Amino acid sequence: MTTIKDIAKKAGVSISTVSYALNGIDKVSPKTRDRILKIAKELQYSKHGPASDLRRKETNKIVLIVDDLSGPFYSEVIKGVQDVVTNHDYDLVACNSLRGKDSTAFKYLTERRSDGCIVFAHNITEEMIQASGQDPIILLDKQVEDDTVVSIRVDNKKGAMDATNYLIKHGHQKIAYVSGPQNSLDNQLRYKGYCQALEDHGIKLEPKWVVNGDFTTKSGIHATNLLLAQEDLPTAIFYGNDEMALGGMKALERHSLSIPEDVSIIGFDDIIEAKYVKPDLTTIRQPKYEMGSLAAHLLIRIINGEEVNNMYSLQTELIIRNSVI
Amino acid sequence: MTTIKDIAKKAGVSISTVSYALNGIDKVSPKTRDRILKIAKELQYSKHGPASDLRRKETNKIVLIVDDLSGPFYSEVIKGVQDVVTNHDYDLVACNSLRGKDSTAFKYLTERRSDGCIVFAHNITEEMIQASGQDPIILLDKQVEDDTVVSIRVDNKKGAMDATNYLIKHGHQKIAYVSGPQNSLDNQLRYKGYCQALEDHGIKLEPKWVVNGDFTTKSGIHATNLLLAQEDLPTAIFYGNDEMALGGMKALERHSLSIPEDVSIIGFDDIIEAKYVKPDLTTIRQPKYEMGSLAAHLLIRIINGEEVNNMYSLQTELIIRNSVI
DNA sequence: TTGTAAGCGTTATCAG
DNA sequence: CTGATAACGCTTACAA
Repeated sequence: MTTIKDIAKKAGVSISTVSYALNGIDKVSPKTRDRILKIAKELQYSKHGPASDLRRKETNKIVLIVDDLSGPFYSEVIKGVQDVVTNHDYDLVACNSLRGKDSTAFKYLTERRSDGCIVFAHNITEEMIQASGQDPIILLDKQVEDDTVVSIRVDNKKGAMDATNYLIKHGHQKIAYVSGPQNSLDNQLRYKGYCQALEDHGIKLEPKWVVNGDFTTKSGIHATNLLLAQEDLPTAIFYGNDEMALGGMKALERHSLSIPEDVSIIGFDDIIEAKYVKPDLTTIRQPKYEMGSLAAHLLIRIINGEEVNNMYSLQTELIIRNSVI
Repeated sequence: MTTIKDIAKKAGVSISTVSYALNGIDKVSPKTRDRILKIAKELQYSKHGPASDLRRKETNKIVLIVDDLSGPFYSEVIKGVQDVVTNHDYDLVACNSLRGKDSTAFKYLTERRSDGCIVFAHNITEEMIQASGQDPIILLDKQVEDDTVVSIRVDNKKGAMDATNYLIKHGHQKIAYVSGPQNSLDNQLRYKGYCQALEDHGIKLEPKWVVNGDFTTKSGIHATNLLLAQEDLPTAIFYGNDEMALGGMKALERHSLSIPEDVSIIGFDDIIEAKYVKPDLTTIRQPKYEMGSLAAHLLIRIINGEEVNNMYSLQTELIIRNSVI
């Protein structure tokens, strides 16, 4: 591996001159600069990133943390982030938080490897955020009391109310809720919206119709089976997210129940698959791309020293398709 | 930001002692170690990653480079990589190569920020790989003559032959090919497979039925429109990948042509959407998860000093659904 | 225009 | 067991 020292030696100049030449700092004569650049190419030089990061105070990097890099939900969020970050000449690196405190994500949060961080991960807890020391952080699914942290919230409660009201409007009274993980604020708010809508219409909440999942397709199957195992079937099911709704569709199909004739279902998120399944899924759209791009915008503004609010809110939208009747 | 120096001062010990304590090196008495650890916690210490990377020779990181972090195709590959890397206690970071030589990807390739690299990106050229200096590299879509590089290939030609033969078996003689980008080796091989299958059956290749796309949905629409604009419509279309096939479906629908009655179509990749569209898409499955996990396995073996071949081959599989008749 | 030299925060090699 | 101290490769005052 060749270093600026090697180049300096070969060019017969000092390492600072090499550094200036390499970084295009206008302090070195065109002649020596060209010579240095040529030698650098010959020697296949390329700078050692960590050394540079150590010395400079900025890394020019933004890191995006998500639960799971391979999930379908994040794809659009990533796109939003990616577009903005790339436009501003920052580098984007993504990592997952699969193993919580032992995850790559947490290391990136604490090890000062970036100029700012966008976090969209349920298993990065409030304490981890607080403990990180990472300076500008944009949070996409939770809220933390800390003035170095900016939260972008989607009005989950309102979205869940819209979903539930839509079912009620269609004459449903027996409405189940398949919940996401308890530690997800998103899920808590969706549940609240569901309860609120029922209450607004004088419908009593039936605990047996609130079953737990964890936002995965598999848990959607389990939860639906649980619902089916009880003698009294609801006429409509509100799934805490689309992935669980997809699981629910499988489970219902296996029991030869047809959607929406036998049971209506509605989801949350509007993931790509939602419009492809049969019947296509009525759901609450989250503005995923907008979340990503807003997050990136804000982060870059903060890095550039601008002031921004510490809380932004985005709205959901009811997407009517054919899984409710 | 607190450093080991701060801890050393507060604990009244030397920085080396702090370092030993922090890294769990058995050289310091339990008593002082505990004291140091306690102070570290008080001071909210966390190590500076780049400084550590600079000093050590290893980074414990693996970087995954893909064209576009948000693409649907990569999701499963990422999953494969992620599972293996995480199991081996390495950190995975992902970045995109959207801007080629100016991309984050290329920087990660050259700046010695990882112990190894998995590249699955069309716009990272052979020269860039050669120039990178990055040591173990696993290549997922191209082959490069270089003994520090290992290639994993999917038998694209065979897959394309299977696709074309399947169409021929169904009585088609007028078969179009919608091509991916010319610089993609995958695409070149698929095209070859298409030509070969035609030749094997004594069917003459019609240049007017070979139209160009670039693997995006949009280009699938354009290419299909081009095909439609010509007076003589093929009875079947083989799309170089599923995303273009999805575009093709849209274009055909807009022209009130039904699939597969009016025209049969077949894709390549078997992306998630393929089984959800209507009609569901007959296609050639790429072993995406396997590609990712094999890549990660090999990389880690190389890092651990093991010898591996410099070329691995995986097979495709014809997935029969309902877009061909 | 170029060179000297002082760090950046760690880790690792020596001595004590 | 603990402490000096020299790197690692780079950037950047400051001096020449």
